[in-house]
Amino acid sequence: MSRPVRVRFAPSPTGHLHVGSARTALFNWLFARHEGGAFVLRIEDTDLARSTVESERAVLDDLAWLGLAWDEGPDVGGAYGPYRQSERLEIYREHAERLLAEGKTFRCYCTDEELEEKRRLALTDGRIPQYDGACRGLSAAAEAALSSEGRRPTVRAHRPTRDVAVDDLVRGRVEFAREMLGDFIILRSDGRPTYNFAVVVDDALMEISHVVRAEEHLPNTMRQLLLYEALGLEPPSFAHVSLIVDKDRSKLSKRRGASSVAEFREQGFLSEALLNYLALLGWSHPDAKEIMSRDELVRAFDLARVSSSPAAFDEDKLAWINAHHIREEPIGRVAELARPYFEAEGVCEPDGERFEAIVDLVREGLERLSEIPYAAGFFFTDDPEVEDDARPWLESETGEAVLKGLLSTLEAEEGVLDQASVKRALKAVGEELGARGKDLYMPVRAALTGRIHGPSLALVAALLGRDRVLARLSRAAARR
RNA sequence: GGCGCCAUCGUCUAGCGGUUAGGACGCCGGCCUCUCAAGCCGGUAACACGGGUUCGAUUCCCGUUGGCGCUACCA
Repeated sequence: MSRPVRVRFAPSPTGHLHVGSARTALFNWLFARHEGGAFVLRIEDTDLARSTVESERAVLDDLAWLGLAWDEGPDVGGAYGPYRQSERLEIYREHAERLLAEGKTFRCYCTDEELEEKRRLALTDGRIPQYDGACRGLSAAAEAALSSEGRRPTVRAHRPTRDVAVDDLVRGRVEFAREMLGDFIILRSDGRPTYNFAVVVDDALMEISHVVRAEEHLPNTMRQLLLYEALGLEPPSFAHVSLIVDKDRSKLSKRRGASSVAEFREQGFLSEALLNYLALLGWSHPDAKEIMSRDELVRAFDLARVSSSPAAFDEDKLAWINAHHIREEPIGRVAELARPYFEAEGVCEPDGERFEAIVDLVREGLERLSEIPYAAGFFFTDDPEVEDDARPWLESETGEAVLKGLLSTLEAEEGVLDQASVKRALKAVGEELGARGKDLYMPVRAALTGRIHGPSLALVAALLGRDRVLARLSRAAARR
């Protein structure tokens, strides 16, 4: 039963990567890395109508952004390719052919309309709408006749003859009664495989050892187990991970709030933060550790600690985790990631040592990188806008005195303006005027930044530099 | 309707028969402080319900209720 660990993530390329899918991918990846196994990426694009190459690109990009590197896949190849189901049609056909020859499947010539009518009838009679086996055991002559009518057959696998059970790694033993399933289609009338058939053939041929996927696939497992048996192949282990739901317990929708990896990226969430948060949705560290790097996650991950109940996506907590990572990542990287937000705002010089220092100063208060142009805005303008709540500090009498006092003190002082010299000047002015605390600092803060909140004032002033500080002080002092 | 999965603070969770039911986010208060944030300290708040099993159930079993999923020639 023990074979090399090989897991796969098999998205349908029908849009951007959803956070739910991202978590499934993450669990697969963590499991593979933890076990030293292979992480395979397979594209399930048999649904021609919905699959697009742009979507495939988008999904690959999202995955790469998250840092979930795959060992085999459509773009990197591998020994078990091809990795796009649309390129494996011949493989499915061969296997279906074999099953047909072995009598394990049969051709069904029923049309959509006929099936639909039977379904409708069953429903009104209060019966379970299930395929009635009309084409089971058709003679060659009968098939020929149906075929000559121009009917294109599907291929169906026989209904189960007994109950089926799976020992799920996160759910334990789950049993499926034989009655719940009729003869099911494995090949459509146009020759394309259905999901359940393609998955089994692929997972088997790609020697997937563990199928870690969303809970919605649990009922499919019965069909798949049946197909493994029919094909004479050993099934993998299964682990069905619960769904991620909305605050109101419904399926996470695109409607309210962000739900795709791309959206979170645009809002300025670091990939390690999103990854970190997603890992905590349904899994927990044995020591309750919450802020973790990719490496720490890999080290600690264990399928046995994966929860079986659905989890609600909480953007507040994601933001909290993001704030941590923004503060703790190397400043060079954070500055790099922050740059596009400045560029989008058309702010000048998002580069260089000063830029990095500014990002370093303001990142303390950030939950999302997208907030950074505002947080650092006053550094990049000669005349920062004075916000309403800052105005009173500039208009008061003591405020004016402080500004003028500081201005002359600073003007009298030679050399560079650094943190220490600013503090020294502030102290001197305060003593002279008998002002301290807010009365001393707030007018200066308002004059330099236009706001009443922000990083430590001495640091702000030092970063602004002597010229800007003097200019802003004199302009503010003259305002009144 | 049938089948399945799930059920601890508002949310994410720990717990795997005996705990003052723990942690985290959020919220509230305090400390720190020029402000905000961070940090630190404290507070708020939960075992859905009913039966069993057991000396003892949050924990095991059954049922009820509720949520979700599947029930396609979608994945």
